[in-house]
Amino acid sequence: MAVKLLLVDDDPDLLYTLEKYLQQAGYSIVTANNGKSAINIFETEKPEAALIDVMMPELDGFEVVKKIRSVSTIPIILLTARSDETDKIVGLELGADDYVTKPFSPREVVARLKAIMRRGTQNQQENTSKITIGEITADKNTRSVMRDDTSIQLTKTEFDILLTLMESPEQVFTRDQIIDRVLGYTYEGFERTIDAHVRNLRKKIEPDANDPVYIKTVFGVGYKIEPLGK
Amino acid sequence: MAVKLLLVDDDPDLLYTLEKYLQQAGYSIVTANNGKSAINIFETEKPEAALIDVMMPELDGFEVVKKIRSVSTIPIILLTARSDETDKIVGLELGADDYVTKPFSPREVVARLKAIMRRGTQNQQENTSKITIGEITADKNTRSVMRDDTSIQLTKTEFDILLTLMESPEQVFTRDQIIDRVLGYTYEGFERTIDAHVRNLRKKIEPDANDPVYIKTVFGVGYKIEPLGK
DNA sequence: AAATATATTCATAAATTCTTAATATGTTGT
DNA sequence: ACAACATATTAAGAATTTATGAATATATTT
Repeated sequence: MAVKLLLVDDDPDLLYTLEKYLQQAGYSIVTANNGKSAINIFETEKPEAALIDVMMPELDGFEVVKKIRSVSTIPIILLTARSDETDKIVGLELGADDYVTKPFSPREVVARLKAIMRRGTQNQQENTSKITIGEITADKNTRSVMRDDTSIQLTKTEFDILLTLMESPEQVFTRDQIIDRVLGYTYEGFERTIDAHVRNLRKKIEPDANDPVYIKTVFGVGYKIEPLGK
Repeated sequence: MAVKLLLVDDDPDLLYTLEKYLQQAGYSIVTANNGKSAINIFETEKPEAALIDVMMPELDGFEVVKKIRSVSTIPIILLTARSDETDKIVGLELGADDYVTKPFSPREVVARLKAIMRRGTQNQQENTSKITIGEITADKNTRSVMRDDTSIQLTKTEFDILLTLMESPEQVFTRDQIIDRVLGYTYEGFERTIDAHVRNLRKKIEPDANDPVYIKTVFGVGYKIEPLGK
């Protein structure tokens, strides 16, 4: 359930760089290299936010913003090459939520994007900060895990695997899926590594690691977590 | 007691008019007619809010805002003569809370001032200006830190990092998140710089910097601060 | 402009975690 | 029950991450 972003720029290099970086940051990306197709893709893909270049042949970024704003309130960030501030203002008045001036670092774009998205979903984040299954409670913000009332120390990878499973109880994840979410899609290692992590996880969270009640093996497929620890 | 305002403008007529009106409205006023003296007066008089003209010879309004913002969070309103919107945006990004464009009515200035002050005091009531964790107390307003009863001198960056962590105890912050909040979106340097700041912070606030009880490292993720110094 | 303070980077040491390989154990379909 | 294959387990060293002191750069003050 990665957040889907629409990325619009007529510079293929920049488009590619930014796409890779944003994917790395956990977003799912759809791209367009001109205003017309941007609007088409917006309509069919229904992205949750958009990054749009101002300077494009034919239909420019402002037009795209105007068009999108006429039917949607998703966060929009303008990418502008001109340092000429006028563009920024006009863009903001058109309904863009923010802008970044080229050259910008992908880091900055992600940071601004997060800031804007946070505004909209602040309350939701509070609610989903803690997940409990059986006697196990995981807290996303503090990255802490408790069994009953005793705290359990997990490594980064262990925590991320546990969280992945707990966020969708009963759903089976293949090792591949777990790797994509936890180790990133650039991971080059073996699938079997996940087994080792799961082993260590079980040792830490299961009453009896040899007869797990939480993290279940789905033979031939992968792992899942059971609600209620049944 | 009346709220003390700092009023900065190089136009003596406007300065006089506005001063009279604001006094009438119940404020106590200190004035400056250029940026340099504005900063001096700010330091000696410690006003609770500031109205600052953008266009001034030598040290302009933006510089004054930057200077004040580096040590204080008092409400600042910019007075701008140009209708050119550029100033507004830039000013706001520098840390001004609002702006009014000349010609403006004194009524409008007071209205905006009240609105901003209301926001400010509301927040102060909700989250106190002082935060205490274990023996460490940080004061947002004075930007001072005490351990037990002895004052600790922190640099701006050190203080901002500490405050970020203390405002959400137990929550883990990645170096990226710390950079966004403390150094800004546009920071271009290395993440590792945060390590150096944390080390210096620990040397100053931890009983034993080699075995920190306050600022904990979350391996592979970032840093957090523990309540109670547990 | 010198002196001082702060911020950043760099190189290397130290700590922690991840990965892998080898072997053992378990599961499935026939 | 057997072959074929999938998962579990262990521990060592590979790899990554953090800590640290020192060097350098930048900013501020005197």
